[in-house]
Amino acid sequence: MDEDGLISTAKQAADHELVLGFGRLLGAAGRLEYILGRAIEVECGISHLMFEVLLILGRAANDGVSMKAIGQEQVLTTGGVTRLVDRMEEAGLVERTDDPADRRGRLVRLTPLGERKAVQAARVHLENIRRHFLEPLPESHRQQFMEDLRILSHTARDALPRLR
Amino acid sequence: MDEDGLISTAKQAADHELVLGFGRLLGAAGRLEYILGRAIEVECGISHLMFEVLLILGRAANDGVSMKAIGQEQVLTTGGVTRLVDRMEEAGLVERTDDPADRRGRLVRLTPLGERKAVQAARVHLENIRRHFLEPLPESHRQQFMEDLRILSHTARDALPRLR
DNA sequence: TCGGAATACCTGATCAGTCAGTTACTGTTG
DNA sequence: CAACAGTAACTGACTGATCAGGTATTCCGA
Repeated sequence: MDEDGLISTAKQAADHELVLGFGRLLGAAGRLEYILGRAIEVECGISHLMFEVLLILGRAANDGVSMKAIGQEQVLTTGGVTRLVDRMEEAGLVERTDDPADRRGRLVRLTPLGERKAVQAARVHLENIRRHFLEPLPESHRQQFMEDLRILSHTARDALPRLR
Repeated sequence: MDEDGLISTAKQAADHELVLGFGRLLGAAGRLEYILGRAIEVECGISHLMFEVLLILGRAANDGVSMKAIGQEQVLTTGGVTRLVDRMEEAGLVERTDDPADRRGRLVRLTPLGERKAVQAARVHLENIRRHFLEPLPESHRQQFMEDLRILSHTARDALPRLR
């Protein structure tokens, strides 16, 4: 019946300790992301996924970005992208056009309203990153922390599971 | 009409640069968390929220934890907790009992199956943390990075929005 | 150049969360 | 101790994602 539970052996106890420690760290990463996402939602009235799309489109300037590419930048299935862009189009933030180079594809582009929203949300976001990610850390750690996050962003990109 | 777009002034250009940089970092945190969460789901057959509940309950040993407390540890409304625990109960991972000290409350406790699942998932999780968070960083950075994450986990806790 | 595999997007069904409101109980205060 | 505010958990309606499958188009090799 295993009534001794999770820490019934020394080996398990050691694992348990480690996981609890790391569990909190993961929780930290998750909560920080959650806080930043919520802030965008509350202060700018768009979801955090919409915000990320605005950033992606802003980076591409006025070339337009395919649905596919948006799905790959984010962690979102193609169906998810379709619906997300649907809502953004309804909200007047983006517009879709046929891709002249591939008649299956569609290109997504910022509207002027979308651009303004991107700038506004970016400002809010930046401020929140400063407050929640940077200021709590000792001055001397900040640079290295950001550098490490940058490294991890690349491994994360490679490790991303393929979504349909 | 603002056809110049996101980078139409020098001020905006500077902001844009900053946001894109930080945007990637946020994305990194998000993606790492996502990867870890997906791994648990794929390899252990439980959602990442279930896993966090298992950890919380494991930490409390066999005292039982109130729904309220679970909701506060995680970022989840009370309705969300009710439904999450419903599913976990259905899956045989936890059991609910009335709280003898407060007849409004219920206490949630691990079942033996839940304990085994917690240990299994924790092992998977630990391995993934090592691979995705630690190994990519230079040896000399790892300690400080973990320390910084620990600091941030505390500010994150304080900054959490109150969910009903 | 024809036919099948791959690709880009969309859609119906479902799932897991939020939100707002309800019920049952507790704690407080006049 | 009666009234009433506050609290813990639950629920119906809704939202925004996934998944699986569909259609139109493109790519590629025999």
